[in-house]
Amino acid sequence: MRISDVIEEFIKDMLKTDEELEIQRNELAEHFNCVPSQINYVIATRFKPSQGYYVESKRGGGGHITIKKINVTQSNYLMHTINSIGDKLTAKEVDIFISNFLSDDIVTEKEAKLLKVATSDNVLTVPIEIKDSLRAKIFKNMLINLI
Amino acid sequence: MRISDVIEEFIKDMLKTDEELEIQRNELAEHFNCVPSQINYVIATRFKPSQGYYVESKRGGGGHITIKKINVTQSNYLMHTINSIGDKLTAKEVDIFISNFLSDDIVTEKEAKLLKVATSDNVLTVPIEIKDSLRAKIFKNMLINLI
DNA sequence: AACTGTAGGTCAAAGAAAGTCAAAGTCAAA
DNA sequence: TTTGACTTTGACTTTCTTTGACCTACAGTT
Repeated sequence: MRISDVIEEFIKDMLKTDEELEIQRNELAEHFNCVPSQINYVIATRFKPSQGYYVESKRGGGGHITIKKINVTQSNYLMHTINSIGDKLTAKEVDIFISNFLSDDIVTEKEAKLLKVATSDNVLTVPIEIKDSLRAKIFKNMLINLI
Repeated sequence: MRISDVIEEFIKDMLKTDEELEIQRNELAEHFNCVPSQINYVIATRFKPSQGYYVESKRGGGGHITIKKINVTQSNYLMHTINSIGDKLTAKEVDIFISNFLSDDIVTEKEAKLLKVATSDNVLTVPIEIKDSLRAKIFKNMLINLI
């Protein structure tokens, strides 16, 4: 088994108990007896966002790498919502979506406000024939950006 | 945990009870067993105006450093921005606003994305004559909701 | 006004970690 | 047996922190 696979498994094991893991790159490299940049390689190839992970780091004294497992529920939920929306959308329907998002903790209060105001009747001053389709377009595109 | 982080936390803890904190640089350095200039470093990196703090100091006998928390920054900033926007707004101008918001920590990454996508040319499929005015309206209304 | 002690300010060098990238190695499939 | 995808390695880079020598400002005394 390759050392990269071993490190990958080690990290994934840790993530089983904790949602979030903070590691010291050099320390981990020492532990597996490999060069530090090997850790970067493992992260780059096995912990990509597309694989459901979010990674951030800090250099310098006290530096570290934090690996988080992305909450898939939220992205699934939003995906499902986006797919369920057709070409048109009323302000009332938006309200219902948003209040569901909030009660299910899918978005923050501020994000909810942004969604609501950007699709509100008052703001969307366009001919009535295109209003609901413009609203659908804006709303769906905003949701995509929340994933 | 680095000593800088410890000092940062200590100061923020103090600021939880009091809006304003007066410290003695040398005394604090003594307390944390570090060089006095470390205190300057912590203040310079963690208590910047863009992070919502206002710092003033006095040298010589009875000298001290005063740190204040300022909560108005964000709303003032946004208010000012909203007032500076006229009836029309291009996508390019929005980009500039958003990148300033981000570097000044006025909005989160997600909020920035929402602002951008809801006002983007691709999403605003309306006649060109009304596009920039609709964009201005949406953008300003979204900003109001971030305050 | 000049002197002196007390405090805070500045800045650059040294130290600590993580990031990048390309060269070299491995191995299985064609 | 050649190719190409995936791995390993290490030299070099960038970012953040710690430290200390030296500078500046204020207050009380002479």
